[in-house]
Amino acid sequence: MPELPEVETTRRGLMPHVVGRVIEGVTVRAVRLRWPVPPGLARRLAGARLADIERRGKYLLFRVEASTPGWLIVHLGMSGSLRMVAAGTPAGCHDHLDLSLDNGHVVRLRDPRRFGAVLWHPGDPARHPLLAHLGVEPLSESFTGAWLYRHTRNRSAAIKQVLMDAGLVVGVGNIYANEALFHAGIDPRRPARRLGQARCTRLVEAVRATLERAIAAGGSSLRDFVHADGQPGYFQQHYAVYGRAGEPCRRCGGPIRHLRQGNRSTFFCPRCQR
DNA sequence: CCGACAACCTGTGAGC
DNA sequence: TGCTCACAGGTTGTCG
Repeated sequence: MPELPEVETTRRGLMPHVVGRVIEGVTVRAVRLRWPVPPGLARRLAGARLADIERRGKYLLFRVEASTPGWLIVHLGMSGSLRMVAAGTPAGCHDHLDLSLDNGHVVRLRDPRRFGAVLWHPGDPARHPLLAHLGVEPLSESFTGAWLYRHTRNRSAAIKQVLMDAGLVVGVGNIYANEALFHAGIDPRRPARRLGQARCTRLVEAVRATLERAIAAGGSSLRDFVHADGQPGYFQQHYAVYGRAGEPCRRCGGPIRHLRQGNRSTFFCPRCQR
């Protein structure tokens, strides 16, 4: 279930076990992900040192120190997870990639739907074609009400779909778009350009608060990140509207409505969201 | 430039 | 119990 909070939670969970470690072995069981795992990746990574893990949107960026340094770019797609397991833990049928570290632990990628990606980039990852056109980070200071207002004046599409446009702002997937719009009291169908300054500010604050709350909740489960059968460090949360069609709104008690926008499920309270 | 939509792939749960 | 169908957290690429 990787949206920004899950990716960030994964990053924080991996950091203490991964940063500074040397990769002793690489196992690639499935080459066919969203794009093929680059041939020669295993050879390139073997013996290299993982110097840092950064995040851009929903991409995890592993800085690799080796004779030819570069960045290992990982995207978890719809169903991907990264977790730490002990060396020797048998791989399941959707465990596509292992990085065996010099501390007896293994970074294991599982991705049943294989919408995820594992890529290599020799230079500045911000210049990678997949990352070059990404929008603003929602937890950064540049994401403000004034900024959102300015960048939505020519957008006639529904605010929910605009909010999920990674070229504008990254990391806000279907769940948190639904949740943030509820907390901001905004109808997800409203054309983006019809939002005034004040509502843009409310929405920006709701997005930030929703994401930060989810990260904090995930962070509390990070202690058990290294476990043979451990969960990847995040868990089902308590949603205000997502997945609650027909159930009572937690604020007004009215029924939560379900509809489809751009082939994605939208949940909202018609009474609280205008 | 903007927006709508199909495509990628597998698992799961509802309904019959 | 077993089958079929709709749908699921994301993103790219194509077309109008």
